[in-house]
Amino acid sequence: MVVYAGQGDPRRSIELLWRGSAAEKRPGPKPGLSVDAIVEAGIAVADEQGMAFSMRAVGERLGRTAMALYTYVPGKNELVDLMYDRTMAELPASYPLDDGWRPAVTRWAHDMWECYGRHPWVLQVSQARPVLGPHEFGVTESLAAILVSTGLPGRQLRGIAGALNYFVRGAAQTVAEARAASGATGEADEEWWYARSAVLLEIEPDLAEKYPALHVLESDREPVDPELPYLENDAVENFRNGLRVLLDGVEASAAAVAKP
Amino acid sequence: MVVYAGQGDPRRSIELLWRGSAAEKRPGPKPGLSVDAIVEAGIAVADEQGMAFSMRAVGERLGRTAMALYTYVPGKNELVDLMYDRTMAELPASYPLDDGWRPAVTRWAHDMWECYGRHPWVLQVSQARPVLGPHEFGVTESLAAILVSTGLPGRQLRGIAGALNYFVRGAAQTVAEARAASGATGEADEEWWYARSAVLLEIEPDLAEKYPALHVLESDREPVDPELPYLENDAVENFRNGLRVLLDGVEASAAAVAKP
DNA sequence: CGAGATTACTTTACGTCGTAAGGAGTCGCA
DNA sequence: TGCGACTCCTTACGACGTAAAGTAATCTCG
Repeated sequence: MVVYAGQGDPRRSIELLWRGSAAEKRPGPKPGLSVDAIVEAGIAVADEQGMAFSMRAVGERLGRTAMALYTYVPGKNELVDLMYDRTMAELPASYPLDDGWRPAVTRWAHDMWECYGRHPWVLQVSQARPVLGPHEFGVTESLAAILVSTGLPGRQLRGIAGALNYFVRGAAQTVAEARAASGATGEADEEWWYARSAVLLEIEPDLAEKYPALHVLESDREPVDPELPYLENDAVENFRNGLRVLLDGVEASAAAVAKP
Repeated sequence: MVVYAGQGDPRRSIELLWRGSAAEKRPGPKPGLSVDAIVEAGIAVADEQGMAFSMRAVGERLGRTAMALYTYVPGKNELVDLMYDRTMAELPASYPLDDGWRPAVTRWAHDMWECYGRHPWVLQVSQARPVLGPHEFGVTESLAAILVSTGLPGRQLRGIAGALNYFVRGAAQTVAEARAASGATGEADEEWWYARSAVLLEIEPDLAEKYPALHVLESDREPVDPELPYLENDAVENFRNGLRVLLDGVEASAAAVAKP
């Protein structure tokens, strides 16, 4: 399930995202739940079950039925938006620029990476029409503030910010999917690959000759951390090396602007 | 729905991906369908409805019930794998290196971008445990062959290939999601943003002061193509500028290796 | 204090999905 | 001729998000 932000009533959605929890006096029974409690339960359930978590599961965790949630939240899409913005609150609002933009961006990327690792379902929230919540703005601002210090013009910075976001999300998604697949099938990466490469070579024996460049790409491999599962190791390595290359590119752009 | 590759019987899945359609003589009624026909129908339906297409819809397009498909294909996951690999066959198997690696990579990225634009559901197929089909290998090989010509070591190339993949997929996904949201809600990007920014400013009037760097990032904007919808324009601009930065980074790495 | 409005939450129900189970009809081969 | 393999169908199950309607609790107002 991919979630598109803010499909419902714009006012209701945005008020939920920005509200201070104003406890007015109202008729009717005392509310046993709250938006905050539901969002928290939603995050807990989604951390375990992924984006395919059910409203029934969230309700159950709070000792209610699924329909009870609809008193507080218009629907699953809006709940996910709230969960998303709450999750973004885990990230720092700003990064020190004492040592320049590069260490700051590196730190930003690592923080994002780790946040995605804790809450992989966040990667399935659409970025196209972003969640217009305070903390989503916050993380975007924190990156923007770093990038502005390069002195590059807005157009370039948008491209760089986009590339950084795509990169971190993509790398994190690979890890998330590898973990999800291991969990769902009970088959570790190594077993998965071993079983399939055996069949593959049996059916297509001249695989190595057909795809020679792939073999070069697979060379020169050593585990970053021998504790990590196969695919995850790959992703961590790719993250580190890829980020370095990306930032080298930013540095080149920044240098070109500094001395025209 | 996110699809994880090859969860079922490895042998069956891989045979389906690599088989030559061997028409043996067998008892029973003549097959009215074929794996190829089903895959083709699946792609057509998914191009219209996205990854949430139903087996019933694919069957209907072929004048059969959903269950008829299960004679040919073990399940939806395997069908998606086949659809994925067939889609990758649209891409060139290799790129000329006459002008060096940079134009070749640029062409590769544009081809991928356009393929994702034609078949956005492909972006929801997990990359962690890749589809082990001939054409998936083919596109990976085509990029690998280009990158190898930089002379960089395998470890670096993996990072670069990963970064390129993440980047292109992320950028394409933004477009795909924007289009899907427009289609599903009937609300164009401009309307969506207009309605929400009005409410946003009403609820949080000092937005501009709270997030100053964001405003710098939003400056210096002019439409790449005035025909394009708002968010799509953004994504195209990000794709071009982001790719340039990324390749600058690759160039820096390559130069560092050339003259140590 | 009692009536009516409003709220919190439940039960039931609908239409969607992937696919398991079983049956009907069709064909190749003994 | 009949057996077994095969294609395709109908039916059914348990999941999902959520609409509709009902019950009970708590407020405000007379």
